[in-house]
Formats: sequence, C-alpha cells, structure tokens
Amino acid sequence: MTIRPVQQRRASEVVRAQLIELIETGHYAVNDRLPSEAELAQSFSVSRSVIREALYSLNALGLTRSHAGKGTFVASAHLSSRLLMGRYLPAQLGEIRRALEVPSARLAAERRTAADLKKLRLLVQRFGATPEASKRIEIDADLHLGIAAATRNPLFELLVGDLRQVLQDQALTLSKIEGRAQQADAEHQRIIEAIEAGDGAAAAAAMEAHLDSVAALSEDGASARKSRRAR
Amino acid sequence: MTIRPVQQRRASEVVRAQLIELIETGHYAVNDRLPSEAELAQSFSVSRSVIREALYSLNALGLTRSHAGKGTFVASAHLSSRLLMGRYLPAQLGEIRRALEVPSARLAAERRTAADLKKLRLLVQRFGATPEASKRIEIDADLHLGIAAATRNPLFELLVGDLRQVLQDQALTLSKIEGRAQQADAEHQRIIEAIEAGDGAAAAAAMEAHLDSVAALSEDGASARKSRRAR
DNA sequence: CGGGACATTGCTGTCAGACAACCAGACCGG
DNA sequence: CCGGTCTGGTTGTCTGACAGCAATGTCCCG
Repeated sequence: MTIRPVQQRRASEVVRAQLIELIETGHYAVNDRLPSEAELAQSFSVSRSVIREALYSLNALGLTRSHAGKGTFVASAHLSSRLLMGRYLPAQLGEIRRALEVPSARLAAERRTAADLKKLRLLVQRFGATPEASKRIEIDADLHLGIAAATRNPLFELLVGDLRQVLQDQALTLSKIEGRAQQADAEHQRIIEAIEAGDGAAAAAAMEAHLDSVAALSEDGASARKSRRAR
Repeated sequence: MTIRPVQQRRASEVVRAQLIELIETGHYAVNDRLPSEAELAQSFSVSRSVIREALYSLNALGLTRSHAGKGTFVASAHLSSRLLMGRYLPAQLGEIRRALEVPSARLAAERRTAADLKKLRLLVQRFGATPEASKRIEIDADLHLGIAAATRNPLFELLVGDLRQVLQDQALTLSKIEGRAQQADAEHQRIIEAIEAGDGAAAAAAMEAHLDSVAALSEDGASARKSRRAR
C-alpha cells in the first residue's frame, strides 16, 4: 500500500478512500490505533482539516471511533450495514435470518462446488471438535457464511454476514447453554449432508429446523439476558 | 456488538444527528439546497469547522452531495444501504428479493392491521387506475413496501426498501412491456386478497407467483426459463 | 439594440495556527 | 508503596484567510 500524493479529485475524498482501503485490507487491524491526525496529515501531504474530514466520514460509517486525548481506533474492518445502526428485537432479527438463510441453504445445495463442500465439511468437523464457546461462535459464523457463499450469489453472503455481526451477542449467550453444542453440531451435519446430496428442499428444511431450535432457545433466555452494558 | 448508550457530547455529532433528522423528516426535501455552511454555523451556534465535519459525514453516508461554488444538496431522504454500493446481476437481486418478499407476504397476512389493509387496497386500486409507467412504478414500490411494513418487522421494510431502490431501472423497463400492467394488477390483487384473508401460505404463494412472472419477463432474452416447483 | 466578454458575488475546498479538554504515563513527595 | 501532580500527546473546536468553482449581473463593442 503506497500512499500517493493528492492530485485531481477532492483531497478529502482521496484520503477517505485510501484510509478505507487501509482498514479493509487489514493494514490497520481492528482495535489498532491509527496514526495521529498530525502524522496522517504529514503522510498524505495535506492539512489536518482534510484528515479530520476523512476521519469524520469513517466515524460516520462506523469504521473508526475517535476519543479525545487518546486517538482514533479501528472499530470494524468493513463498512457496517444499516442493520447495525438501529436496535432491533432478537425476534425481528430471527425472522430476517430465517428469510435469508433458508433459501440460502436451498440454493447452496443446488449450486455448491466441490471446493465449497470441502470447506463446509471441514468447518463442521472443527465445530464439533472445539470446546471453547467463543471459538465455536466464530466457526459457526464461518459455516453459515460458507453456505451463503456456496449460493454463488454475493448478496446472500453480504446480508448473512451483516446479520451475523448483529447477532453476535445472542450467539454468545446461546453457546453457553448446556448441551447446545452437541445439538447444533447435529443440526449442522444434517444441513451439510443435504447440501452435499444436492437436495435443496432437504437443505432448506434442515436449516429451518436449525433456526427453529435457535429461536426456541433464545426466547427462553431472553428475559434474564437484559443487562445494561455502558462504556 | 455492545449497545452504546446514545450519549452525544461532541458538538459535531449533535449537529450531524440534527441534520440527519431534518433531512429524514423531509424538512429539507430531496434536491433542496441546504443553507450555506456559514448560515448553518450561525444557526447552530458553532464554527464552520463543526458544520463541515457534520456535512462531510452526511456526504459519506450518501445523504447529501456538495459542489464547490454551488452548495450542498440533499441527495437522498434516507440512509443508503450497501446494496447500492456494488453492482449485482438482476438474477442475484431477484433471488434476494424472493427470499425477502415471500416471507414478507406471509407475515403480513398473519399480522396486518385494518389500517394496513386499507392502505394496501388503496394502492392496488390506484395501481390499476394509473396509466403512466413511471407513476405505476412508484405505486408498485409503495405496495411492496406496504406489505413489508405490515409484517410489523421494521427490518423487512428496511431491506425491501433497499432492494426497491436498486431494482428501479429494472422496474422501468419491465413496466413498458405490453400487457404487463394488467398482469401485475391481477397478481397484486391476489396477494392482497390472501393478506386480507389472513392466509399466510396463500399470500406467500401469490407473491412467489408474482415474482416468478417478474423474473420470467426480465430474463426472457437469452437464458432459458427455469421452472421453479419448490415449496 | 443585441450579444459576448468581464466583473461580482456567494459558495465550497483547503490551509495554517491557536487553544481547550482530555488522557496516559512519568515523576515526585509523603 | 501509594497517591497526587506534571507533562507531553491527542482530539475537539474556533478563527481567519485564500484559492477555485459556478451562477448572475454588468458593461462594452459591434
């Protein structure tokens, strides 16, 4: 990643685009501190105003958070969706998830390549072999994202990924329920088997069952789960 | 994703929030020119820097567009989604649309209020009575959005609205096909009747048929039509 | 009288400098 | 060892200035 001097377009736009790219490519990782505004200004050969405007865009887009006296930190590696900007009930998110992921499983079954299948099988295996809840959540996310990717429709991947991010805390509480891991493992296997068989209807049904059990469990714990976490 | 209390202390954030609200509530309509930065600065009793930073956020979010020498103009009345940032094939958009709108119709049938129903019926009637293609597209969008709203799940409304915006040009070409208006009118009526009857399955089926005919028309060129006998 | 070049005006884009608020860590005194 | 203070660094905000762009009015010349 070379930082090239500003030329034709508005300088602030160029800076913004480059900063976004630096963050999305992982040059600055999540929770990293960006260089100070003064340093960035020098790097880009522009004034601090331009840097501030670019950073303010990133702030608005949810990519970074700035704190007076501390610095600017990367908050997310990719542009956050509007889903993150509002607060929605778990039940509402669950409905959307069902609407997206059931057809996603169906299409994945119809279109998956051998490479998709291999990746999915590996993830299922790792899911069953991983004891730590936090790790399992990651694998679970990768699995559902992998299914969405197997649809060959990038929009499914995009939207399922967004949902995943919003549902992160729900997934965490869920994963701690006794015996949930084994149950989820079995459900995952059924989904993948249907995808492997190329049976769209079966894949859809298996995914639906999976989400049913997720919904049932998250309703039970919903009442006790409301804790206020301020920062 | 931790839930942050909305505790806005920085002046620029306050200004940004207020400007967003002014735009979303329609106080400034699309294509209106906002007051100049100097005027806004005076109105909000802050310096021009703060205004610029707020405006730059709006720019990044796609709400406004600034032109040197002309001013800042409202580009969109609501926050634009990431769907708009990429280019996707009509077939891909159609799949997502089916995934979202079929469950949307089902839920709408199960939850619609009397007010929803009244609004939807009015829209169907107006759709049938409107000859101009461009007007019909608007009504069509309102109709599908109205169905999404009747689900009582704001996320359906959000996502269906996003899709609508992306599909605008497709809708335009579609609406010019001979006889399409009558066909669409009939399909709409069938959907609304099922919603009125509270029959979720029938509403889903009617929506699916509607989207089938849309898909068939929009890809009748080279590709062979796929028969969808799922569900 | 008409039309085109020019001056004016208002706006955004950018720069430079300054100061306050704030934070973290170093330093120092008890 | 502990706690308060100092200090340097960072963001937040303000002020003033100037360049470049766009639209409009104005004036001179044909």
